[in-house]
Amino acid sequence: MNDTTKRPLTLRDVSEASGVSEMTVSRVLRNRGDVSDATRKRVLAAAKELGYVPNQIAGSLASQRVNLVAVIIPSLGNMVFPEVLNGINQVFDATPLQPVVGVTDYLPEKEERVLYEMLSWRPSGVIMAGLEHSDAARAMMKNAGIPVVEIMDTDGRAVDSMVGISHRRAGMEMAKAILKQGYEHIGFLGTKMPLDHRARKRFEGLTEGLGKAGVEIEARDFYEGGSALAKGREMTQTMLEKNPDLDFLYFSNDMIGAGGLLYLLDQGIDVPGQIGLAGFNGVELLQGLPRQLATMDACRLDIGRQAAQIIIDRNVDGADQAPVHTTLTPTISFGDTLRRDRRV
Amino acid sequence: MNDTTKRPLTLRDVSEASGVSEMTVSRVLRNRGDVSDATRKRVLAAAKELGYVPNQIAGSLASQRVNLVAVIIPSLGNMVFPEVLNGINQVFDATPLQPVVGVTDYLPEKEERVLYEMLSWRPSGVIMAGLEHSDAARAMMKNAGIPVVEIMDTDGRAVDSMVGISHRRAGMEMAKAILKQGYEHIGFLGTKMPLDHRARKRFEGLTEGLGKAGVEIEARDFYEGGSALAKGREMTQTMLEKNPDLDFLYFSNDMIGAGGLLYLLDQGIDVPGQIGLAGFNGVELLQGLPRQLATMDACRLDIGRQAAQIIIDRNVDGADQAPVHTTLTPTISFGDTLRRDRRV
DNA sequence: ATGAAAGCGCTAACAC
DNA sequence: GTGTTAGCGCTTTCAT
Repeated sequence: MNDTTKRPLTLRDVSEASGVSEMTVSRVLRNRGDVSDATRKRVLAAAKELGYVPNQIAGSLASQRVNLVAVIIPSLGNMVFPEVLNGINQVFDATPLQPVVGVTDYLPEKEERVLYEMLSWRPSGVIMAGLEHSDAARAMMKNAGIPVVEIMDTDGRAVDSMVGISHRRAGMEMAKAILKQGYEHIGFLGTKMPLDHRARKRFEGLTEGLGKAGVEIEARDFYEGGSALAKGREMTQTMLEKNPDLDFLYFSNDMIGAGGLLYLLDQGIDVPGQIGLAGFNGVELLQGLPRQLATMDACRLDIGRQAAQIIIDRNVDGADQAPVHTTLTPTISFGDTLRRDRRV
Repeated sequence: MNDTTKRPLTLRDVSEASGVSEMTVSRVLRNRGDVSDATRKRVLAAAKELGYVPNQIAGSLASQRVNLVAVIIPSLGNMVFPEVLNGINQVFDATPLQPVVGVTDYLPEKEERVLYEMLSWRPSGVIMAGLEHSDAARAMMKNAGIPVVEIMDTDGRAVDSMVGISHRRAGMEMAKAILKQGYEHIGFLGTKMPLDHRARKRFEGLTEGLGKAGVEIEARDFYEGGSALAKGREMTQTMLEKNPDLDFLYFSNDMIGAGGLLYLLDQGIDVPGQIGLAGFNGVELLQGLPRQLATMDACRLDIGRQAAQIIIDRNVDGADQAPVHTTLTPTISFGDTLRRDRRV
């Protein structure tokens, strides 16, 4: 166990300690090319003995290859994104590629900064949440000369590849399901729009889906900050007091939906008889509530997996393949808060 | 907007486009040294026009400085860690330092691999969750020649600096509070131990605190995997069926505690009169439940902040200062599930 | 205020 | 199977 020396160890140190050329040491450490078993052992022993850790900065500069993949997402607090990351990790675990996560807090300027920072490490790919970006960000991704996958959402134009679901479609499907069950007076509760394009698209999809049947959203409310569960409670109360005729509430995420559900149960209101509810995401976290909230799976794990796979493929095949555009189909789960059987 | 060229742009390209030497271009781009306003503008214009993104790999190799800080945590799904990351981000946002997150899934071997990977990028510091590590990992941190801060937990020996709370102490404080309120038949529900040292320490602290008063834990159960809320429900039901005399349940985290709470409310059991409950963490997420679960704040944001600050300080002062060891004091919140007033 | 030369620690390419 | 040479794209240092 070397110590005292402040200077980090280099290949040369291992070379000298083992009496083998730097080049051969390098080969051993990377399992490249033929090295005799004897020297291999000597090198490995010396490296371990010294506690040598290779310098990837130098290595990457020399080889012009970086095993990093930039993953840029709006938030870690959202539950959605950690699961996407799990999918990405699962796939990259079998490869030398390493995801590096950057967080934008839903701010376009921060997204731009984070992207710039990450590109300056010359990663082997970019996985970016969403399709809405500043012109500068889009230009950077276009000119980076590496595979780019935009994830989560497919309602829009991608710079390169994309994998996700149509949130507009998701909203429309939910509209269909709601109408089919005979609900007619619908309220929407969500996050403040400008920050979250996917929630906005679900809202638009819902509006459109209802509109085709001549139904209009009768009330809407948007929150910002705070505990989603508590906000769901408050907003639901407020909305129902103002609009006692509502018979269905669509929430832009499961957490506020759960808050709404808890409020209605407290009030002894019949769910889904008197009022139906639905959220979005299929958050596993919420299994265990008194009733299961109707929701729609966002295919998070799968999105992560496929995005990672695209990065891998394009690093192999060369980047001049046609971009991959994949739209997954979320499944609706009725839970206990959306009637299943009523005929129209 | 340059395109078509697959080769990434270099300083030289900007130099040629602006008719200024590479060196001066470099100075402009980093705001270093004196550059006349005229040339600065020309360079900036050329760089923007071309869409040049500096190569930090080359830059870091040359300058022997890397603005990356390795942050190694067990999981992103845990709610606890994203908030620590927020604290870290808040502090680093005012500096050129960039956190890079690695996830270990609570596996020592993976922790070792992740650490090795990150050290090979020669970061300016390491922030590592927990005090329990493999010998190899500890050796790497010791020999890396950079500031290391172990976070979350202070019950043990740190490689260098540490910031956290005493989970053993937290368990003992909870024991005191429980006894003071007159509860005497206590059950513990937690995660499988070997994976989570901090939960284990809280359990040991609780046991010890109760033991001093001659009280023993009468039932315990540990879960693995699945939705914590649902598990909390099931485990609570099972435990109370087997041990109907219990009058207090201590949960190793707020999510299973919330599951237990929901179950008890369903059953119409008087909380905290007949049975008291407490969890751990102070998860904001849960505000909005019918009752507020008693819990203990783990000082997550503060831990992240202070850890980041230590890394900054040590990168300035030189690393030969004495290590910082900070133990924060978590505050207990009684919520609605732990009696406040009953005398012993 | 600007430029020229050297070199950071490693690997690609080519000898042997 | 192993060693030698050159150079990755920057920054440091020193000269002007």
